[in-house]
Amino acid sequence: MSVVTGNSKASTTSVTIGDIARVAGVSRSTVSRAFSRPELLSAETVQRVKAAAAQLGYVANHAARALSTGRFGNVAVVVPDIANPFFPPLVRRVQTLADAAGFAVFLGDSDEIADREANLTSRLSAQVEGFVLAAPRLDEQRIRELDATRPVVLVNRDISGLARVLIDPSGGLDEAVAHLQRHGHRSLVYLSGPRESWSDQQRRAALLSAAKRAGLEVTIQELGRPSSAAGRDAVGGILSSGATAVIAFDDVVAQGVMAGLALRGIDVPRDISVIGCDDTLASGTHPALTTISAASAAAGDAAAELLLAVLSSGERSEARVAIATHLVVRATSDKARDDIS
Amino acid sequence: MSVVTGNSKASTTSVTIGDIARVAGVSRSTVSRAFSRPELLSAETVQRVKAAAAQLGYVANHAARALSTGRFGNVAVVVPDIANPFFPPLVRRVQTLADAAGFAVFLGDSDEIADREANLTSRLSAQVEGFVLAAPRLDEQRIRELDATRPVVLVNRDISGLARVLIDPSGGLDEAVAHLQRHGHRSLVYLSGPRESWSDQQRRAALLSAAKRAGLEVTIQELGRPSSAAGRDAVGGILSSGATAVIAFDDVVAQGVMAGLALRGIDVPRDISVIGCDDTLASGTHPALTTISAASAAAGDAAAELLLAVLSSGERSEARVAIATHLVVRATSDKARDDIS
DNA sequence: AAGACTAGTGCAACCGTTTGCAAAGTCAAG
DNA sequence: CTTGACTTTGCAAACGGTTGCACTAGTCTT
Repeated sequence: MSVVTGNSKASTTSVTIGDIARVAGVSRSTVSRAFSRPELLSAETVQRVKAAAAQLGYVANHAARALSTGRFGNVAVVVPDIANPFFPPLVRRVQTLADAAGFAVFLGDSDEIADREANLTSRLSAQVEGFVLAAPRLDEQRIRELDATRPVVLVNRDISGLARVLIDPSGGLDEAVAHLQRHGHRSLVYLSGPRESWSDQQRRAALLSAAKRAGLEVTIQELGRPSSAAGRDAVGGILSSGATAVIAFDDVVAQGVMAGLALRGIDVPRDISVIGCDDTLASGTHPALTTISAASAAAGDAAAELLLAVLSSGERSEARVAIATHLVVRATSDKARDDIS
Repeated sequence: MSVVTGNSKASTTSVTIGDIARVAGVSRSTVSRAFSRPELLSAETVQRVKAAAAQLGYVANHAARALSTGRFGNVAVVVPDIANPFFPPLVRRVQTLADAAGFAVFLGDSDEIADREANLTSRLSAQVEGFVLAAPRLDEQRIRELDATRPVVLVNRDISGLARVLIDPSGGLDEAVAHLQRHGHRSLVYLSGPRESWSDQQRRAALLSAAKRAGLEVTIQELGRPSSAAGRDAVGGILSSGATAVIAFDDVVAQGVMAGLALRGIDVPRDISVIGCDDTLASGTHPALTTISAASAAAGDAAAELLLAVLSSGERSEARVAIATHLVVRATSDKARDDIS
């Protein structure tokens, strides 16, 4: 793939196929075909046109092409918060695969706000061929409407009839509950994520079900936006619940909880066990966080492949790709303390 | 800002200003003006056109508009690695400010490779009005060529004549060196980042200068891609250097170093002090990392403002915005051990 | 040697929006 | 009742590509 040539004469005003046609002594159609359908032309002509194009420093005008073909060569990936470490690996994979397939990618950050997400998608839909919506906060109807216009691939949102990639927390949560039970815990707190979050609903349901089977008691404590600060502020409630373990909506929240506990001089895991979700912080927390893995990069791969397949085949997909999770035991989970109040 | 209406009749084939014109009983020019220059029309006409547009679920075709006006309404932000925690806050701010100004944003991830960056920028330049290049790996000439086509704002790259936002590490490194000296360290290792990285060059130079003034010895150890794994693999070299302190190119590398040291049973900070850069991991490492702050979100704000100012005014900027840094002392730095070998 | 193909190229229409220019209408001043 | 200024609207030509169709030369068939 060649790159901007140095000796281009490219002035401020860009060079068009008309310029190339003049230099190469052919018609504009021929120039166009030299790029899009070279097999229709004689090798010699293609050669001559490309030489002229290179000499002039030609770069195709995307807008013109898009207007003519209806194909934009763009896709969009929309996330609730790119600063949440779950998303960058996912976005990175989407970008890489899309780029390899010749697509450029728009990034939208909805700031966890459904209406902002709606604005982003409606504005982007005018110049993209498809969407990857990661953990969308939009209601189902608006997502369906969007999909009616442009193919959508969902990540962590389960809407029948749409293509979707789902990280299934139940495996990891089963393991987590078993792990806690084995260590003598009887009662735990779940710090939930945003209400609109499919992931949170799944995690909540899977946890309640696993806990019920295991005979553990679960208190659900609602958080708004999942952030370190929210986790830190939640410790008061956690402590007053009398639970000996916490499962947090994600690692960032878990890390906030640990910071909050440290501030109060409460030892993890001696006094309380903490388990995160997503495994985004690697072993970088203090102590190293027990967590439930969720390969966001793999989800990005799957989503990108799904979307690209739809775009190249033209056929909608209803694929439902599930990605399994498991518990990664590190240093924040251990035996329950005895003196449960 | 209103959002997709529910009762739209939008079929697969999108509605154009022609459709609106027919419904509203005016010409296409009038429809166009109702949106772009409503002050030229009677209030009543504007009203009627907008009603028709809403009824039909009209969404302007970006490509057509761009082709006609030469303005794309898009900007691009290109980073070496979106999964590196330094960049997401920056990208987020750029996206937010650009969005507020009516621009959509492309994300490019160069994977730390200059040629990939060149490909990204040259392909994106056909559909964006300007670039934010964060820590670009491109050589100066190619950046200047790009800037000749579309306004560029650099982050952490200092090229005269271009608009740029620079995080100046010297303040933080002076403090770090002073801090180490005060704790009895005489010799330290600097784990450098990518050769093409302006940040690395700055950090290296600032560190050497501060160390020289303080009479500390510095060994520079080259890393390739700054990653946790690279940091982990660097501990052999660090230990054999006999230094009592390490300053790493960034927090991710520092975290890798700490993981590597832990594997060998070496205690931080008792046996060796570790200092990171960028303060991207908050206090989430184990032990909490002493680091040099670098407000990447602030850099994103500044870069976005610079670019948007250029785009709205039409006048190129040569602004050079410097952002100061300082040392954040946490738990990984302390007194030098005595038995220096 | 005539007709049927085929390969290679050009013509011209089209994609949806913007915009310079002109036409038509309104109104007040002379 | 002109006339000039102003307001409101439409006409038509861009913008830079793509693509169906037609045309010209060869090349094959028979």
